[in-house]
Amino acid sequence: MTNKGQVLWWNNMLSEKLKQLRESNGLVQRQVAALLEVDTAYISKIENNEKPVSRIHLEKLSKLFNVGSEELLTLWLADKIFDLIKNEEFAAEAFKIAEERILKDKKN
Amino acid sequence: MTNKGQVLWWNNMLSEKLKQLRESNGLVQRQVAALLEVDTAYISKIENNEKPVSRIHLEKLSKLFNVGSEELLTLWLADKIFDLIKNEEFAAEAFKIAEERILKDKKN
DNA sequence: TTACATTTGACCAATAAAGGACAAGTCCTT
DNA sequence: AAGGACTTGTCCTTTATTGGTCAAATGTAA
Repeated sequence: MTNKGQVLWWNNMLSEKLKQLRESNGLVQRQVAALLEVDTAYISKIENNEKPVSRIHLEKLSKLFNVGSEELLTLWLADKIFDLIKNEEFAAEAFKIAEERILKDKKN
Repeated sequence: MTNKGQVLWWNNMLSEKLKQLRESNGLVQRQVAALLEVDTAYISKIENNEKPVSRIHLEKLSKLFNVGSEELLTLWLADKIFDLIKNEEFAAEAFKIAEERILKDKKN
């Protein structure tokens, strides 16, 4: 309802996590921006799901916030998966198929 | 082992399915190419997983082969999901997260 | 050997996405 | 009113992906 009517895309759970981490670490966007050597507007967009987060940035952020990079990486990937299938009618079925194939490939 | 050593990417199950459908319908690539109004090389690449299949083409193909478009669409999506996560370390976990979110969103 | 089917590699134009910067605006709080 | 924090829109450059083509190579059956 209060939604913009526009297509939101990217990282969603990740961006929320990043914002939460920043705040719980008592940092302001300016400080995070300094670490990544970018504009604060860029950080804002990342936290508001308007720009993707690169893996390079993700690494740096995981160090800054002192969380395991695998945690962020997992959210990053989950968001990408979600983004891929969110508008798809046959997502559930496709999910199952892809999952099976992943498992099969794992025991190569 | 007989693998090219190079990165294969895109649609995999879909491309195999398309090849199988073409053959079981007794068609040669030239005929399929004619329908899509493209070069046969392009068809070859699609069947060999070297080019993605657009949804437009998918529609036409489902009509040509007389299969439900949802079947092809599902494979198309499964391939995209697989492609996204195949090199990812935390795929399984990300999968679970995305799946939960899909389910949650479904009962909006 | 000829012919048809298929594959492969090189190439290319058009489009989309990533990765930003900057200016201006909003939203507090003081 | 001023300042800091954040957001938003516009713009830009660079890079990646799509959607092909063409020529040449390979496979294969008659």
